[in-house]
Amino acid sequence: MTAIVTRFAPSPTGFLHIGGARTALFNWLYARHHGGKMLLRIEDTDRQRSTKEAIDAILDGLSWLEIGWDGEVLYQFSRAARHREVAEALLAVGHAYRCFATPEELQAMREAARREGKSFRYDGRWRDRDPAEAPAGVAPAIRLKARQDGETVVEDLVQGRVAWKNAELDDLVLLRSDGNPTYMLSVVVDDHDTGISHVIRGDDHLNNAARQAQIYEALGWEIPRMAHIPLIHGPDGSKLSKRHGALGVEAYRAMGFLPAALRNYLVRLGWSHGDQEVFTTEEMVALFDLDRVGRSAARFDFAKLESLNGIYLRAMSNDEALAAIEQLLPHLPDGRKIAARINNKRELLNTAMSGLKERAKTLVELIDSANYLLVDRPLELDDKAQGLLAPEARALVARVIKLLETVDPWTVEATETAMRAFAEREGVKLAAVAQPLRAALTGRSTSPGIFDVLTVLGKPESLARLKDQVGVAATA
RNA sequence: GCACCCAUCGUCUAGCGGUCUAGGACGUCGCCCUUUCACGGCGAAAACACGGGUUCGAGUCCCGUUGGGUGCGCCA
Repeated sequence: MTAIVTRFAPSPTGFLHIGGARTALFNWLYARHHGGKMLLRIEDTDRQRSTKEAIDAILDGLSWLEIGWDGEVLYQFSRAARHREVAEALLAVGHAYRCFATPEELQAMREAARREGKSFRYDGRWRDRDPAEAPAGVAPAIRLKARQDGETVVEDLVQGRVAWKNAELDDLVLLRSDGNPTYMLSVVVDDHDTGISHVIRGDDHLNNAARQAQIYEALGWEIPRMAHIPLIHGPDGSKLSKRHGALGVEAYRAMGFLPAALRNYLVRLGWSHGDQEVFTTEEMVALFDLDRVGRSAARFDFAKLESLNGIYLRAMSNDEALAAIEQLLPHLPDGRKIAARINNKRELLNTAMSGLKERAKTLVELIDSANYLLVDRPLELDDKAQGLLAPEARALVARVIKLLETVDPWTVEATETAMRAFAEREGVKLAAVAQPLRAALTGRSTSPGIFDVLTVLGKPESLARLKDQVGVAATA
């Protein structure tokens, strides 16, 4: 068995989207599982559309997802000379030829094909023609002289045996008339030269696999094992477009998802291990293999991602959760402001974190739920909180303040004992007093347990917030 | 249009000829817990696209239909 080498080869024409992220993950897991390597290759041969920003976004996205690659990043364009050399070599041995067809001629062929209801295929008009007949002033492209009989077969690790009649395939361009290599050629040469053993990519490349197989054959090179994994669709089943859901991974970060949760969600799209839903990274590496990858496309489901994210959030320690929040802050629109507020309240946040974590699905929700710890008095009440503090409720709060003032020590147990006794004395349910208190203390209708809130806030702050709501001047 | 791929609950999936009156998870609904919201626990509704074969026996194999997807550039 040769060494396992996979690669993730995105083109830098946009951000790292969710499908690309999963492809990277599968490549990474496969390599790690088999003790091999995963290379990163930026396919930047389209000089018009490749951008530095896209490259940065891809690198940043992979780093955030904690998907590492081996060795240096390979920029495909830097290898153009080598690609040209291979094309020339193919020309020299007669497996390729110069094609002088003009863009206009090609366009005419395309239109003719459309009119006849056939798919476009280059008609091979220069395949056997003497280059001496070349029209003056036309720079030729180099095309592969592909076999026209028989079939091209790809034994795909995921899709199984896939065959195309060679008559369906035309002579693809290897080298453009401007001397630059095409994607088809570059991929084959780079995969070969870097010793790629397994090509794992989206099944939108399945048809390309046939063309590439032809190039390998012409070159006499061994074809790497292929694995075309199914695509991820939008929630409505159609192609993941920018309209709905085709977000860059940085968008998922900004939504407050954890990299580990996203990896876990992604690995279960197309791959399974019995009924297991939650996997540590170590388990994924140990368990992942291509034979458990399915062949049908999956739809992206935010609800499930959120659920998983909640599981990961709850499993974190308070310190980890706080660290995750602080790492996220720079990526949030108002992160600076929040960071400043958190700064001197880290201790407080940490204490409250146990109760907060339990209730949040994302880091954004977690931050939002911690808001009551970060704001200054007097609190702004949201509508529901406002509703909870009707006049009678305020009167109740006024009465409970007196009682609370006597509580000492200020602990969960002591405040609970006091308040339960109070509710009984008043002849009301605990909820009747707890809810107005919650509203006054947090400005909202939901929060962690009220006794926890009381304790986290501390006696002076708690009493002050309560007094704010009954119109009694706080004695700060 | 042509080529290729796909097809189990709303969604992700288990199922690799008999153990399937089809299992799990998310979501939905109900109940319990309960100071709110979550968490947790219990329970319910919910699927083998359709039609032919093959076989003693098909969700599982084959063919077709339908539906969906991808590709069809001197883009990647």
